[in-house]
Amino acid sequence: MGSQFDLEILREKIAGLIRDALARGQAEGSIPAELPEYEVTIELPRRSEFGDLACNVAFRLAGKLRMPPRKLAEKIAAWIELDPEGELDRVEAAGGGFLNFLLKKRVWGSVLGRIQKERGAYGDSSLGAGQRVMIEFVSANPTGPLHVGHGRGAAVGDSLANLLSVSGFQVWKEYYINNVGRQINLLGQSVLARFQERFYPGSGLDEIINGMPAVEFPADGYQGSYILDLARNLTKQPADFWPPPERAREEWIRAIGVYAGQSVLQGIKDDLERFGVVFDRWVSEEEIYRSGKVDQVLAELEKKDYLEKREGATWFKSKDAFGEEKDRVLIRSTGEKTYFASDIAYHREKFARGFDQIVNIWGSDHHGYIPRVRAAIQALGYPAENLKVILIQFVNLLRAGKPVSMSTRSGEFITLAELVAEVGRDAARFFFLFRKADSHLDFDLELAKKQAPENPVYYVQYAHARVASIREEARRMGISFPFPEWDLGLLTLPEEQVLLRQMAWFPNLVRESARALEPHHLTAYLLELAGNFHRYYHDHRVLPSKKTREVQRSGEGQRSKVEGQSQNDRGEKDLEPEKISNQDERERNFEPGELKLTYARLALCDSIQVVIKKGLDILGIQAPEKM
RNA sequence: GCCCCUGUAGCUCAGUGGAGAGAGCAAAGGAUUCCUAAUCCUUGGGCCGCAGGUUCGAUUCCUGCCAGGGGCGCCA
Repeated sequence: MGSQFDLEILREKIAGLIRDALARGQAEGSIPAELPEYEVTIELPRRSEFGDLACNVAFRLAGKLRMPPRKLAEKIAAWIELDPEGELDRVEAAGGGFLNFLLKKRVWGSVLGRIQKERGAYGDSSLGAGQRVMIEFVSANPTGPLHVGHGRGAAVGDSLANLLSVSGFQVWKEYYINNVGRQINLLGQSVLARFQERFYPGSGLDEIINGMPAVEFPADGYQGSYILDLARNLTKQPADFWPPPERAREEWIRAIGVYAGQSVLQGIKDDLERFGVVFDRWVSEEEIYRSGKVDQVLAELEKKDYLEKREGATWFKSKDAFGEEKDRVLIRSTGEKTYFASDIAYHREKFARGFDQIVNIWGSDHHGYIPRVRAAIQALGYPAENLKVILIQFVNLLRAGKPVSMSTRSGEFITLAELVAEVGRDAARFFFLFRKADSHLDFDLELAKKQAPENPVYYVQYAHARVASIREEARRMGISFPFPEWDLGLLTLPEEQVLLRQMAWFPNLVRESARALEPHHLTAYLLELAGNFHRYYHDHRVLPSKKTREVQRSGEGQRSKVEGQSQNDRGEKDLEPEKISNQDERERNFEPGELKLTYARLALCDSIQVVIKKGLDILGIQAPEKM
């Protein structure tokens, strides 16, 4: 099985070798005793001809040492002392001055030992060192159903939470409900007006309706058909739901608004659950107010002299104190507090609860809002750099090449629920995570819906299912885990080496994606891994072929025929039919060398499946055993 | 006017301070006696928006310009 493989340790080891080599050069006087600051980074070269790992340190130092990079690289290569027992086979200077390292044949294969041992934990890291991170995302106002843009935020936030979670962070997910203020009143007014328009006669509620103040549909009211549903559902409310007739119009609107908001919120919760997104806490603006935290935070800002009364309103002095564009209103001249005021209270609560990092996922239309929130956080004495904001760019929804309009107000929008119903949860999530969050996304409904090869999500899922199928077929043949042994030295095909290298890189990819808060790197990685696997599968057999077995049983001329069969399998030709020690029943049916190769390749395929599953898990996409 | 995002193949987009710049789609043609053809192979296709700068080296970093999208409220 070989020793545990860890690419990070290996990279460190190589960097150390290079530093030692430079020290040796200094000792023999070939390079100055005083070296400028330099960094040694070990990378996976793009092309396999350039070795297994590469270093560009010669380029970095060449200028300072007044030496051509290539020449310096050659010197460093000569100074490097390789441990004959270690993983490295040789090092050479290449190109304009690269140091290319070649590993011994078996080294990449040993990554399978690690994957098989760690299984679902492969890719996990302790990057976060237990730091607590809060991710606040979606947080759509409960004034209408979630639309496609919210879906993108949900997919990004949820997979980012998974990504950070496997990277050693303690993650907490929150949805902030803006259920105070004008929008909710507008919702209430819209619903109540529709109710009066449609359900006045014969709804059995004549007495209540007679007692209710007349409400006209607002000019900027909500137009969607869900408003009609909400109005219709009012007829099912019990008598004590309705405010007493003599109460003011505002109270009626507020009561209906609260009802409608709760109802819409329930719909949002259901949609998100169907989308596979679960929050640790739903916190409402109304709660923040009720707890007194808004007044508290305003008092604190007042005490620190960050507030100013002017033109009848109370302002946060963000311009002079924090170089913001202008001061911002916290309390309107009407006495109402702004959204910003309660948001400051909410953000203070986030820090006060002890989160080390706070991530907000907002629509890109909020970008102008970020500086003032940072300013407020600073004003309260918290480190603003611990707040990271990911902006989600707009989703451009296309159907048959034509853009689909998405405006909550006009009522012509595609909801997240409709999207999931049409293309499925997995395809929707994959497409949302296909691109950088802050780049515009074209979402082609027709493509996402297609259960066809040009649809990338099925391509990746199929690779996973295909391995399951191979394993099932192997089981039918009597070959199943655990294997008596597997000789990873047999995985010598270039295609196999590529797959092994790619899987060895996976933990690094996960860690870097977590560091950058960018889950979209995983989709590209999975597509590439799946592609390499599909090609490998197509060109090479994993399981013993029937033909071989027939030849084996017939007992004549098998060698030449078997070798002829595997002509394009360079690895197989090298196989010696050596005896293997295990006395397993199944081995009577197969030629021993072939069985060993099958074990190795099954381990490879199984590991590919483990990695694909892990990647899909992080993205929140299912990994089917059968398709 | 100021701010954010984007500009890479016909289309949609990855990617990288380094070694002939990648994928999918689209177009054309091909591949299955045995592990799923939801797969694979072949073929074309590129001033990496433009111009400077930093660098041994820029598609990548910086500046300016051009183009597209978005934001600049006592809305949320």
